[in-house]
Amino acid sequence: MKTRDRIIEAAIALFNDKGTAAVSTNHIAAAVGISPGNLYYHFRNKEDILGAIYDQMDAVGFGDYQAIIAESPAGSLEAMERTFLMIQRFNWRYRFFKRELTALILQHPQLRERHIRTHRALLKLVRHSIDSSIDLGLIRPMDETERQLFTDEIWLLALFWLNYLEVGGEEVTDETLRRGNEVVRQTVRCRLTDRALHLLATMEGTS
Amino acid sequence: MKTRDRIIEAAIALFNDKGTAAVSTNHIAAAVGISPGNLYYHFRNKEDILGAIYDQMDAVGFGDYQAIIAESPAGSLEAMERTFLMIQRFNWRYRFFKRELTALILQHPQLRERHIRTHRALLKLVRHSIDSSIDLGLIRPMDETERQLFTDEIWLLALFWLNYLEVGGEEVTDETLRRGNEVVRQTVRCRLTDRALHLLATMEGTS
DNA sequence: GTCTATAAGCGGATAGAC
DNA sequence: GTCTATCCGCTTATAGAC
Repeated sequence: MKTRDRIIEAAIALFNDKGTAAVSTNHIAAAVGISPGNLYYHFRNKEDILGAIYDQMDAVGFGDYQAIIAESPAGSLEAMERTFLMIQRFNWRYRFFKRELTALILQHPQLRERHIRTHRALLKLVRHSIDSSIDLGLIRPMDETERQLFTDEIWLLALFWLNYLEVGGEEVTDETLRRGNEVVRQTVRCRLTDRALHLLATMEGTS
Repeated sequence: MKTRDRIIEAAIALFNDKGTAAVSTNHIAAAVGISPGNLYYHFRNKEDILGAIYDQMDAVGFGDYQAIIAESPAGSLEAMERTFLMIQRFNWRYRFFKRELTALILQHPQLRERHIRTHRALLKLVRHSIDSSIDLGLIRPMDETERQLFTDEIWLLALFWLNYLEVGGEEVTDETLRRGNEVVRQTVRCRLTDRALHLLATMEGTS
């Protein structure tokens, strides 16, 4: 593994463990087992490392989503559930980022712009999934306003479930992550068509 | 205003503006117009200031909720909406705290314990409201599991709506805060009884 | 690419005068 | 209660040898 990548991995681990504020470039260098000067050969400063981590997040998140869509059609209940769990795992891997997100984008305007662009693109994806589900006759018809609000709700739940667990002092485990999925499932369920409910009952009966 | 309180107010303003990491005790002292030494006469350190702010938050939050319950019965749709908006205003006043919450409780175990206790107490209040609404025949009957999940959902939405706006690059205004209320209203609505829906239609017709 | 050495500055915190 | 002065330690960042 290249030194540059080892620095990135060490930074992610330390940030997750202690928070970005408590981690200096010296700590990162020590964790990698290199000198502080060497770290500055690879990165201009801490912000630069953060940027590189964000690059990685972009690539990983995009790749994971593509993998899901390749197997389950967008708008299917299955894709929705798998995407939710993928996002939870993603948020856990980069948990420092979600924890400090609002503070980080306050201090790094460039990161802020990048992040907002990504956020809006993903919001459109969610909206598109919901539209598809309605077109497929799985979700009851909704007018424009309802769709917007429902999109915000689903996206908020997916983004903040992990945070919610943490601020409530609950451990993050497979079980508590699944509970987040249950919350989403329940809120989707009460908007399903009779046909979808029937489909679901059949699925649950067989599994 | 006592010096101690001026320090607290200045700290809140600076933390909201720049984030806790970027604000030193020197900055706070300068903002108040006192010497660094004087600040240390009133507080042992930065963490101590944070604790004092948390005391204030506890008192303010509790007071505001009491004021609402004194006017609207717990479990009524009205109390739910007023509480939601109260929480949004509260989160905005102490927005640095919500932004950095997970990071802050990671670094300050004492704060973590306090916060989790408060969180659980409030969660019980939400649950109690929902139970009341069901008893009143406003919300459709639910079994234990459904009630838990619904409680988590409502509480998560109330806690993180402000964060959601910020990470999406949306300005926090009366209008965007109200949109959060609309999200909650919509998710409550699809669990209302026919009688409640009828009541609501009458209310909306008259307003 | 990697190291050592080091400059410059900041933040936290205390002592002691008033 | 408030100030001035000051110390220590840490962090960032760079220069220059290997």
